[in-house]
Amino acid sequence: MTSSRRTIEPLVRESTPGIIADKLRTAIGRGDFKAGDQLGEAQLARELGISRGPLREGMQRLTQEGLLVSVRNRGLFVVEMTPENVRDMYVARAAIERAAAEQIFGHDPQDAGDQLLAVTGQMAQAASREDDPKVSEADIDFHQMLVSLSRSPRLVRIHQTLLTETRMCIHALEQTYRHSDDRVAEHRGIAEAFVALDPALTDARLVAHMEDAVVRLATGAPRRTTPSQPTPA
Amino acid sequence: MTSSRRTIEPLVRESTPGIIADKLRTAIGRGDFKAGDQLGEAQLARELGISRGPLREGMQRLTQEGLLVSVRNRGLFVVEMTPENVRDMYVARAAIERAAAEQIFGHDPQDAGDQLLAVTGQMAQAASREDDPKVSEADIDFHQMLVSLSRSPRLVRIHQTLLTETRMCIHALEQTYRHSDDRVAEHRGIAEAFVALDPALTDARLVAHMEDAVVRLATGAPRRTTPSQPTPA
DNA sequence: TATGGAACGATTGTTGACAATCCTACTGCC
DNA sequence: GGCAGTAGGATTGTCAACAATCGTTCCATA
Repeated sequence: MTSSRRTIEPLVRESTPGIIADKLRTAIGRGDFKAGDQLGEAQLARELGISRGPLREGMQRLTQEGLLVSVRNRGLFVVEMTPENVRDMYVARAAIERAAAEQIFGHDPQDAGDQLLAVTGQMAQAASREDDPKVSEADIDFHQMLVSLSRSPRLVRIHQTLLTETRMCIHALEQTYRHSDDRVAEHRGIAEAFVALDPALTDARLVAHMEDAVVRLATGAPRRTTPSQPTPA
Repeated sequence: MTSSRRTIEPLVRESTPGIIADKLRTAIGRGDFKAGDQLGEAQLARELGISRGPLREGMQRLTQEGLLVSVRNRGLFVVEMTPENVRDMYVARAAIERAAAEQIFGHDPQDAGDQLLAVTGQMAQAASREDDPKVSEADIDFHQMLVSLSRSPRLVRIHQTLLTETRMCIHALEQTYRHSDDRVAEHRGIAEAFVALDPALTDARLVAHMEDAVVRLATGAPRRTTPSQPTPA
């Protein structure tokens, strides 16, 4: 979808479990599965047109990521998004994105800032149309690009998981953002800090941005949405 | 092994793929599999006394972690430890451990410092006996405890992978440390910074510690140990 | 001698079936 | 009426067999 069109298939495809994992990750981020939902193997395998074997292998990847939790002889469930869970998620996000920013300052912060500003522009455009989903999409893109610009495979891989969880939150608590304008301003501030070649300012604004988000989300969703997940005694 | 003995088994065991993944992780960290080695399914399954199905599920977890790399229709291989790979690994480690330290300062840095000093004591003891493996073990324990004290499940999970990779490096390049005494001193310095309730000092010493390690390892292993891993044209 | 091609062996990828476990609903008994 | 016990259905856990692919080796040919 996102990559440029090819005339021929690459010689070696990605492994099947990897493709399955991607599909599941996208589905969870899109809100097709809500927090606490069980992922029935038989039905999912039918829908994907594959056997249960490769599906289970793909699901194990998401379990390792922490997106799914395993209950023996019961199945796999989408992780619950409790307030402390959200808080921990942003601890991890801050760790990764701050490190990414630091790496960027070791490469080409000017160029990075420009690219981030471009995304901010799209976000502003969507905000002017009051198209909240598109604003959220640009929000995700911004942070994804930020980490991508760090050129660190590990940071990117870890961040991918955290972004999926972020998408989950966005879909679970629709539009808890106060104003799209503030949202745009915060992101633009971060991008401009790169252009200004000011690592300390960038770091401070990133921390503030994360702090804002965790306060908004953790207080916005104090009660669990669905009591479907079994809680062991 | 590490946990206290139980008289009865817990009601719900950990999932089988999780156990398999743990065993493989330990084996890789112990050096049973070297960088670039292929993990043959049939033989491994025989050795573990299980079928290929659960084994493959467990291996997918390590693939998601980045410890194994998948080559379609060829199998799974232990990740190569190139210099840039080592560098990236320490970028990620620094990100996680610095964030962990920051979290600790939000909890009980005094107590954390004490606990870390205890580990440092064991390290010094091993160093006085010139027992390098034990020193390395204490080194790993130190960082594992550091992240554990952050009380962040995500940081702990991510860090677990990075520590396995660190163990790989330790086994691949035996004893590249200049002097065990310096090693002890560096760790003690970090622990003391916690006791001194000085976040900035702690952060600075953590960064310096990581910097030291990456320089030592990345320059110590410029050439790949085994040319066994197939490189796509 | 060097090169192209085919057959072989071994390993991975995938599937369907069987065994074990859990949850639910029903029945009988106190 | 409430509760222990039990049968049923459904889902997960595990396995062995089949299909597909890859690397190697050998042979024929220019």
